[in-house]
Amino acid sequence: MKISKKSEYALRALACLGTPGAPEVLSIQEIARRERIPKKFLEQVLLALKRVGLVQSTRGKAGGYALSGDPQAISLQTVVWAVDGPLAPLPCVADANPVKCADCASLEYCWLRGIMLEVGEAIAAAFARVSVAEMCQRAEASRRRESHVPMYDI
Amino acid sequence: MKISKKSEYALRALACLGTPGAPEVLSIQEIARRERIPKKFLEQVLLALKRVGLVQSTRGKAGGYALSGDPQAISLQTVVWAVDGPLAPLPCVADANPVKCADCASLEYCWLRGIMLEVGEAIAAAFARVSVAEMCQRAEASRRRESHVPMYDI
DNA sequence: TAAATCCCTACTTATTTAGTAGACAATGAC
DNA sequence: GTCATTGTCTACTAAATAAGTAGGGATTTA
Repeated sequence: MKISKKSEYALRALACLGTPGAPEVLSIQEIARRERIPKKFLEQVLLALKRVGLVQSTRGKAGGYALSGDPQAISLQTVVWAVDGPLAPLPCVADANPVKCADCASLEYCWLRGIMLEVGEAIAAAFARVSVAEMCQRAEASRRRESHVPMYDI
Repeated sequence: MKISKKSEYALRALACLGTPGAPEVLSIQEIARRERIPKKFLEQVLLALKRVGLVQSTRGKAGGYALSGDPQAISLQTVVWAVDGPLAPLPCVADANPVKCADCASLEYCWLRGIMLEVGEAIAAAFARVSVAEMCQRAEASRRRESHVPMYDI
């Protein structure tokens, strides 16, 4: 029940782009450096985020990525969904083209599916509760705390 | 964010053992046949369930597995935890020996961890809400419905 | 003692995830 | 217009994990 590295990187990248005081537009390279993410891998992640409209990009010199849309209105569910696909505990529970399990008579009559549908909704809700804006705030708060961490705490 | 086949099989096996009217004790072979699970694989799954005390076994001829403990009191969280490990969205959120992410200063100061701790708790809670007993009931209800499904529905 | 069963460890294969490579397209500075 | 710098896209490779298989040992009952 883990999220992928892709999702983790997506979240970090968005937090990076939403850092107060940072430039609106950051290049892949810059984000990769700040978050210590393999650049070419991050490239694909950002592309996925772009496809669903969570970020926008400009090309050429001084190009890069910027947040798109209202960070308050975008939830982590949207982000994770965009890169990892449906937040479903079983393939037959996926919101986009669910795959029937081999041994079940049908999607409608599978009891396990019924249970997992509910669980899946709870998982989605858990991610939905946190907005990108809130994530950025928490990241910022953490940075401030970190900056005066006593040595023996690291 | 999927559960493993192992977990799925574990749930099916428990539902099988909790079927009203079925023998208390079922052999691996019998469970495998009923649920169409590879026998040798199921063997490992049941062993894992036994180790945490969810089932008990008797050896020798006419041996097999039976539920152990009160099905009302056992949640799906316990089951999935037993075979898949912690229900955590990131390795650093695992309840049993959490692994610090490479790029974080420490477990305490990672903002992503803070968020994922909350998400992880919600996921755990979602599984915790369903008991093995309830699962068995739902499976039974589904079996009844399935038995008079009109042909064109399959 | 023989048959049936669970117990345990190791191995193999398949699938998914993570990461890399390289050619291409757009933009801006000169 | 050329060049450096950036994003776009597709394909490939490597590493990790999940799924399944194999086989010998231990225990019980008949």
